[in-house]
Amino acid sequence: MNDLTLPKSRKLPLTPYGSTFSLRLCGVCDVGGICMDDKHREQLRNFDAYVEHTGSYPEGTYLFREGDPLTSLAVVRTGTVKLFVVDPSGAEQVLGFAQAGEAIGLDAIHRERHGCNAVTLDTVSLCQLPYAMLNRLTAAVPTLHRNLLNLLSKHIDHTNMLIGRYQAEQRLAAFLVLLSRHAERRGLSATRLRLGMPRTDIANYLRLTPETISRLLRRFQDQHLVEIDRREIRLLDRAALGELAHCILRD
Amino acid sequence: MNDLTLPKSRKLPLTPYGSTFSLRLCGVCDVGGICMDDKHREQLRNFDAYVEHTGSYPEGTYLFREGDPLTSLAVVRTGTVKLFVVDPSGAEQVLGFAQAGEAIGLDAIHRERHGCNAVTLDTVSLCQLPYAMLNRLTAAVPTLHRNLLNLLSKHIDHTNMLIGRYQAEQRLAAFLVLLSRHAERRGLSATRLRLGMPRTDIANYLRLTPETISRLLRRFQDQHLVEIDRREIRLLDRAALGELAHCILRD
DNA sequence: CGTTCTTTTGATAGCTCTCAAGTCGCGTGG
DNA sequence: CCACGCGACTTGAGAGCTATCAAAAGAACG
Repeated sequence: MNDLTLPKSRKLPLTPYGSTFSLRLCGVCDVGGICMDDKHREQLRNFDAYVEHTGSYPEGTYLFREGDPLTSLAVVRTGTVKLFVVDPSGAEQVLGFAQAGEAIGLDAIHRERHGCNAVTLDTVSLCQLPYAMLNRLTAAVPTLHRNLLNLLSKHIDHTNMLIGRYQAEQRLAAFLVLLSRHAERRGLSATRLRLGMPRTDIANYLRLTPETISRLLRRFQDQHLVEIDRREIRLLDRAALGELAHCILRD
Repeated sequence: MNDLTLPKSRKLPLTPYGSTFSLRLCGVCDVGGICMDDKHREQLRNFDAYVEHTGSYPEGTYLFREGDPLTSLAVVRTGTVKLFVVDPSGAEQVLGFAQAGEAIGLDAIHRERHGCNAVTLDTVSLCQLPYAMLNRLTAAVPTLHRNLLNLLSKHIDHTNMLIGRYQAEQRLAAFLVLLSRHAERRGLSATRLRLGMPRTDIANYLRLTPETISRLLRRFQDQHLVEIDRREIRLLDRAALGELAHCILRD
């Protein structure tokens, strides 16, 4: 991993509040669209707070690193962010991928320092709520705190699903189905997916090896479950994939 | 698993607020001792809220089940609670064990329904904060909300450590070290541990099999790292165990 | 058009599981 | 007090899944 892309604590650039582009996205944002709510926007103004809609970060940008102080709660607007830690032996452990509408940095709240690294896998833009505002905003915007609790709680619920001892096949199927659902919820195609990350990162995230991922994708293709062209994936039989992932997704 | 110990939604008995016994424990409670703080206690009274210090539940009692509405946020006072889900094939997946000072039911917040089952592994007593109070309390007790966020955030941080692809040996070592630290933090012996759960549950939690646990414990014993008598464990060389678990615990 | 990274494919090894049997501890009842 | 039965735990042998190692093919980039 190239860690020289950016100096350690890059100051994130500010851009004027709001844009037609972000308006569309905020409707499906995990934070609950609080930024665009007129009533709340007014309250935010009272605090001199801006939700910063940042411009684009190129691939390989470190948004934060383990140990960095928590400066802002960010939500991915476009692109894919990889969250990972590096264990003492130097091995990378991918904790997850954040895409449009997903918040990053939540695990940093209790220490006010980030517990993992966040790097962009492609061109990424963010919405950011300065962390210093958070406590001040709480009193004025009750729903914000509620939303935060929900986000964290949901995150725990979600990881509970992924920590089980499942087979590689089930893991990968679940991964694909979740990607598909995420795209669907964001108004994109549920069958034509674009993997935002290399096989190595998928493998690491699923606690498998790239070779295993490759072999499984081939098998899925042979079984006419998917059609693969590089990082473009067509889900031919999401039902069957869902069946494979049934024990993980539990639905 | 015997699931007939209690009817499905047992009404938890109320007991008068406070006791000398719980006073000792609240100092190390993960919720931050908010219950016993005189200032906050007064505020709690204003809301007609009682933190219920419940009596003891016998082994095998279901404190809640998956899908149950979230009625109260509970903290374990004494004993061990097993948290687990049951996947569609009927297989149990242990998510964790909660001991003195640890909160249970946090993952239920975003749905207001429990996402897992909680069963007592021995005689257990709890502190409970009725969930209906939570939102009302927030405004009056700012630190409470903060504590909640911290708890959830910490939980995420914690699971991040456990979801990696590690070897059985490292997993078990980490498990023992964490148990030891927990005991130490609670003022108990850091070297003489009592496992509150059977091997099968440890195995399930660590995504291993009881046989593997058994073999590993034997190996640890042969290497003079531990001394085992049934569920009593003496850590003879915590440093060495910590070394084994280094890649997981990262300290 | 070479360099580099990603991905694929094959052969082999290893860790942990599975299956099976046996041991141990403990509560029950004779 | 002892026999019995049950569940928890241990131990052994073999199988299976996935990792590891190795190599080559394929894209991406300048």
